[in-house]
Amino acid sequence: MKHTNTIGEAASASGVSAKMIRHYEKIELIEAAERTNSGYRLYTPADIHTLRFIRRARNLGFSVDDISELLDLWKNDTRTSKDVRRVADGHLVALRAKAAEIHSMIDALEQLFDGCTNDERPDCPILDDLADAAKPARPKQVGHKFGFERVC
Amino acid sequence: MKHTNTIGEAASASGVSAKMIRHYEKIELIEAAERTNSGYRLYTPADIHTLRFIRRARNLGFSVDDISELLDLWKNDTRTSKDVRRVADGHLVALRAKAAEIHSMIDALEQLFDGCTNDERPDCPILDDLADAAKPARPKQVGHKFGFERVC
DNA sequence: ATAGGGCCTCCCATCATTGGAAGGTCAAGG
DNA sequence: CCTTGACCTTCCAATGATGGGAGGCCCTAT
Repeated sequence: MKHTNTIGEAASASGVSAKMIRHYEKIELIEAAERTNSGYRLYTPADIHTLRFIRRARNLGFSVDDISELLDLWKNDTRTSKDVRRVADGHLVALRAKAAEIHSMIDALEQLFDGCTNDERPDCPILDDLADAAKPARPKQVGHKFGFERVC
Repeated sequence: MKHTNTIGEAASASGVSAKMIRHYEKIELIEAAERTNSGYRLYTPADIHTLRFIRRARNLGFSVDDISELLDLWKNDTRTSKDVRRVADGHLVALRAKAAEIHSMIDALEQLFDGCTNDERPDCPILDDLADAAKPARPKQVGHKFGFERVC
């Protein structure tokens, strides 16, 4: 008797929802699970280990494509540290780019907030700026990747 | 004779693609444009101003729902600065949360990189960690049977 | 035997954006 | 007048990861 688990058990053991396990099977990130006579999917501890691998990689923000590659490397005896580095490094570069993008949004928004009264008056530099970024209300300069020179 | 422009002109003047202008009309973010006899959309300078507003807000990462609200406030004489602040503040909170999330991914990934040799060897703490996060993270000081410091 | 809960498949929605296909319209030049 | 090419129209689909729900089967406990 194999030690097998239902999809619900695999889900709670791995942290991957049953929905997503079926999804990962459909997109062929994981192999199709064995089935009972009645069609229920069965998962071995090794399968659950793989699912946990996937969930951890997702937590680090890896895309499914990246994870597919990482899984291949994980199970490939001839892999090299370099191979893994390449995948992880590409992701790190993307993460840092995303972080920079978000920070420039935050910076621009914070600048707008500086001039905002936050009261009952209708005047609002935030709207003014969105309506016309060229209008010089406050000569506070901010370098911005989106080309906003004048920010609130 | 009104000063009107085709959708292509409005697109290049506003920075919003023609595709997206039609899309914004369909989802009712903007009002349906006037049409020529032959069905071409026509845009006034005011329309283009609105489109630029939208593009700037998108550049700051506002969702379409947020922008819809901001547009209403922009055109609403009875708005208060507070109203705008509420929308912008909510977005800022979300941006900061996203930034924190990404930074925790970056930190975790950088930690894994510390132990990675980036060479031809198959050992890799990145994969090890994904496979089992409970395993002692970076056993740098553990002796290797070949005398190598077991890194990556 | 019946109720409940878990499982199955299939479809749809998100969010903003892009792409393509198939066809109509317009201006300029031969 | 007719072709050409740029522009416009609508509709449909896909992206990526995930969730929700409907309708139906399976298994176990009462």
